[in-house]
Amino acid sequence: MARSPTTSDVFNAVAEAQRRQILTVLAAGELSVNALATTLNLRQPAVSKHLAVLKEVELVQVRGVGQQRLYSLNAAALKPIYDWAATFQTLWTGRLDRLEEHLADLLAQQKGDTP
Amino acid sequence: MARSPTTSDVFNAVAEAQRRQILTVLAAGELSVNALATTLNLRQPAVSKHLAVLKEVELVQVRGVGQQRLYSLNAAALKPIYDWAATFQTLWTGRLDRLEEHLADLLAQQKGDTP
DNA sequence: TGAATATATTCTGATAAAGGAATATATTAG
DNA sequence: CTAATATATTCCTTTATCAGAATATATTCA
Repeated sequence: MARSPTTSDVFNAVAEAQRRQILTVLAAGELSVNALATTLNLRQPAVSKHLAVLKEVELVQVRGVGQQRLYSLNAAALKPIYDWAATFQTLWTGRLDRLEEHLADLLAQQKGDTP
Repeated sequence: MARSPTTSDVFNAVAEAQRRQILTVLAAGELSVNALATTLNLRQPAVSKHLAVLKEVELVQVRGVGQQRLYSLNAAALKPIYDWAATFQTLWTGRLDRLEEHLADLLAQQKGDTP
């Protein structure tokens, strides 16, 4: 098998730095494809392709206005990443008092995972 | 150019689900390669390769004990992911706030509708 | 020393990503 | 209808992944 497709989940979609940049820019408000391209100094086709990936994992949504397509961020789709990383938070903050709770969460989480 | 190597940064390293699972298991404490393999039902060479990737981005560290190699988690290396995702936190909590408001409106509206 | 155990590496094959260039598809303007 | 603008898609090449099998490299023990 090859590497998981970028469209398979949010983690893979966000692995690419340029796509993270796009999301960061979109956090300030919806933008057209060309606006994104000039802002990030990227080629238009490249931006369109990145947006297609982000749209497939529902990190962005489109709204057609005239000949433009305005893309906006769906920040809620990032929550799985935040939640996963937050699971380890107590481990780097050095707060060990919540470690038991943390491990309980991990066990519960792992139960639902694929083997 | 091809896709960025999995070893290029933490985001790419963590994009693979099995590597996330390895980190989750290691959160409970250091483990040998074979212990990880049996726990996650993976082949030993696969685990070794995944660990090599995780080690290159400093998500894990090794300690040699006899013929075993005990891998442990370096949770601090996950902080960049947490920090990046946390940047968007206010956006999705705000969205939820608006959703609650919206639902409240719907409820009020429905209350007025039905006699 | 030699066998056994634990882990790492190498090789192959299939898959797919990303960039560039060119082109296709809307949508609006004149 | 035609031109112009905005965006999407296709083709091609390069590169890198992951899985699997086989093999290589420790390290310990008898």
